[in-house]
Amino acid sequence: MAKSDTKSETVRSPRVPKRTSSASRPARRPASAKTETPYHHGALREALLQAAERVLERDGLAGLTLRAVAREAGVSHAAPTHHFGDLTGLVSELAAIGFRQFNAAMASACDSATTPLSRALARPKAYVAYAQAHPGMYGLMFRTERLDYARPSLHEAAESSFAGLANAIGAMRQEQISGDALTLDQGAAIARAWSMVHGFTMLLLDGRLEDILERLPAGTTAEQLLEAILKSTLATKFPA
Amino acid sequence: MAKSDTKSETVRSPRVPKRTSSASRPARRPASAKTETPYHHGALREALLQAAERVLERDGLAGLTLRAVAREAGVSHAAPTHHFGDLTGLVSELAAIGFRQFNAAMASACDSATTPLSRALARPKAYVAYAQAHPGMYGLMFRTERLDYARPSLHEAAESSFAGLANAIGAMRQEQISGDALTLDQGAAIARAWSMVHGFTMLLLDGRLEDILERLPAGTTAEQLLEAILKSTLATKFPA
DNA sequence: GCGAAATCTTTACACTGTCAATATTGCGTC
DNA sequence: GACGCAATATTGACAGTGTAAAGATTTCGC
Repeated sequence: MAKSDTKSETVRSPRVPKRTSSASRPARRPASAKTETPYHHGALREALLQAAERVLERDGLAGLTLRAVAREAGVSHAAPTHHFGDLTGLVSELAAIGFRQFNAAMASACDSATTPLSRALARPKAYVAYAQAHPGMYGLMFRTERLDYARPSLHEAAESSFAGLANAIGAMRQEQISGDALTLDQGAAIARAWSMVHGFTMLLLDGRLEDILERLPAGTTAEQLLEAILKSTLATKFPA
Repeated sequence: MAKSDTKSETVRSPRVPKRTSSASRPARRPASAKTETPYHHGALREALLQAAERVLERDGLAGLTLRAVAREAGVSHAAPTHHFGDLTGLVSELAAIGFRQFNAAMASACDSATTPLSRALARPKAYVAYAQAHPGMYGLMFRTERLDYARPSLHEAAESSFAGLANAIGAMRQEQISGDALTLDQGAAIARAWSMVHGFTMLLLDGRLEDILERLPAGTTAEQLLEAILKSTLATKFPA
């Protein structure tokens, strides 16, 4: 299965045309048999993205390579290049998918909230829950330097995610958050909420909250710790 | 300067002993001339760590490779292996240095605070300031999966950093934080402070706060945004 | 002084991203 | 339907990476 690519040939082949027009390959594909893998995949771009997500969640960020994705999808190692340009392209498109998944999860969580307090808690809890359910994706979205935000799909998905956050903060403050200008108070409220939830998520995924969790009363979960944090933060708004 | 290592030799050399005892090398080193680079470096380990920090801050995390560090230090590409085992080892030792630098900066910042409010603000501000001054180091310490916390130097330095945070929170709550057990309230306070500052720092370094900053009144800096966040958080403790 | 251990270099190999050249197929146009 | 071109996929090559093994050199303990 393509274990070694560079065979270090004895002589540097001087680009001889060879002209092996489908007769040199012994019997790889009997000329348009639908059951065999055709030369043209048909929907390789989507297949590659799905393969990439599988590889990411299975092998982590370090295992997410162009060649690994190509292997997972069963195509040659250079096939992804044609669809995504380079690794940055593939990673950026996958991150855009992650942001859309994430946005959908957040919207769904907000819908199912009833009381004001539960509305205030639903969003951050869903945030952390998404990251725990898709740690690879969350890491791809937030800890990769290799993202190209100039790509429209990624830019739009990330922008939409930010807008959702800003709107939620605005609703909690009972203000209309304008798209153009923010007061320092508004900006601070948004940055504070985002920083706290993002920071908590990163520390949790990195295992750095273990030191705290194991010192808490036995059996305390990360979710309970998060809820305690949120309630202490919201204490002024929702006095017990 | 060792531009290409794998020359793809024509014939696979079958390990012939060759016996070239210092006569085959023409005149590389005239037998113990102190001005020339000696075979034994003497303090290569420290030199490698300093070279690694230079490479990290110059070329970023992606540029921090074993071979790049070796080039920077002027030794062969496999020299670091002997001192650090593998890339994880080098990166972990460098991260330990980062944590010690960081701890020193935090301690210094706390000393120079006078009023209770300034004491409460000094630590997070110094935290963000360190990350901005050493973005490569901070990224190494907090966004690398390739850290081996089993290494005593790294474990100890990171532990000390956490202890400093816990003590600062305890002082603010006017409680004695025990090393063994925490109440849920205490754990939540520590995790909340750490999450917020860490999250703010990561978002800032990643440029994700730009969307907010450019919507704030013209000229607002990240430091001012941070201060607004901190003051709103501390409003209950230090009413204006 | 001498052998052993520590240190550093050399060599090799599997893996990676990326580019160039080639092969194959689909599709619009006659 | 046949032709030609563009899109798609493969093959091959190359520079770079980490890492392991083996050789060269120096230092150190005795």
